[in-house]
Amino acid sequence: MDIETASKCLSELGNPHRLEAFRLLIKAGPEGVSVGDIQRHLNIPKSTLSHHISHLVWAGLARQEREGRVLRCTANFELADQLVAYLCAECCSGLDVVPMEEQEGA
Amino acid sequence: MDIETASKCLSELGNPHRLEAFRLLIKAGPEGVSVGDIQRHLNIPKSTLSHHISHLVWAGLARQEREGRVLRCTANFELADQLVAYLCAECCSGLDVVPMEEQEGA
DNA sequence: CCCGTGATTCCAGAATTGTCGAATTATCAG
DNA sequence: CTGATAATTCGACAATTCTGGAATCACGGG
Repeated sequence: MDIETASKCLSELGNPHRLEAFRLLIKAGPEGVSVGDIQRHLNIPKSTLSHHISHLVWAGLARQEREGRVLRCTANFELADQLVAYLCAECCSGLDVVPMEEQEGA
Repeated sequence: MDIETASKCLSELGNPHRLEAFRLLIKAGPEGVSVGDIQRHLNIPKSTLSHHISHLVWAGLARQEREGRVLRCTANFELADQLVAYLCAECCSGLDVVPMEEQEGA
């Protein structure tokens, strides 16, 4: 991952609506979520949401696949992992970044 | 780390100049780097750089400390680590994100 | 074909962000 | 004080991003 790609992804995730939507996609796993489901979670107008999703797709962070009348959105897990790996390598102290339990109590 | 903080940090890092500057600060370690040094690396006008640095400081990702005529900038390693931890927990598949060597060859 | 549902596209205005020269502040040396 | 260097602040403009209503497209059922 180069710095251009990283900053592109980061800037797309740097919007609360998009970050929340992306988080939803990740949590949903490979099954993904429909646009309508995302809309119900974020509670923003459809056109605005569609705009944000297209941003994620443009950055390669998400994919969309039609399934009848429903558009199923899935996260690009590979890219997500690459992005985190990039940040680990280039933009954090390189210490252990895994203590998930510690985070809760912090 | 809450989603608001995360998206704030991500959006600040989502600019190539700022991401590069931040990377520099991280690589420099606790010693930090002067604004002038960053400017020499990024090769952008002083006022533009100053603007970007103040963004990083505002987000809490960097600190500035005067040292005579020089302003020493340092990264906020804690926040950087927390951000990566948040992404690991919330926004990636949760697989191993540590194989630094694999990244090189990819 | 017609209707309802899911979702996008179009459009336009508001808001934010990025850029950088000029002026200014801060500090130190002589 | 004067001059030089480091860096910020100011101000103004260009560019981009965000938002959401209205129109449109896509699909399936009757």
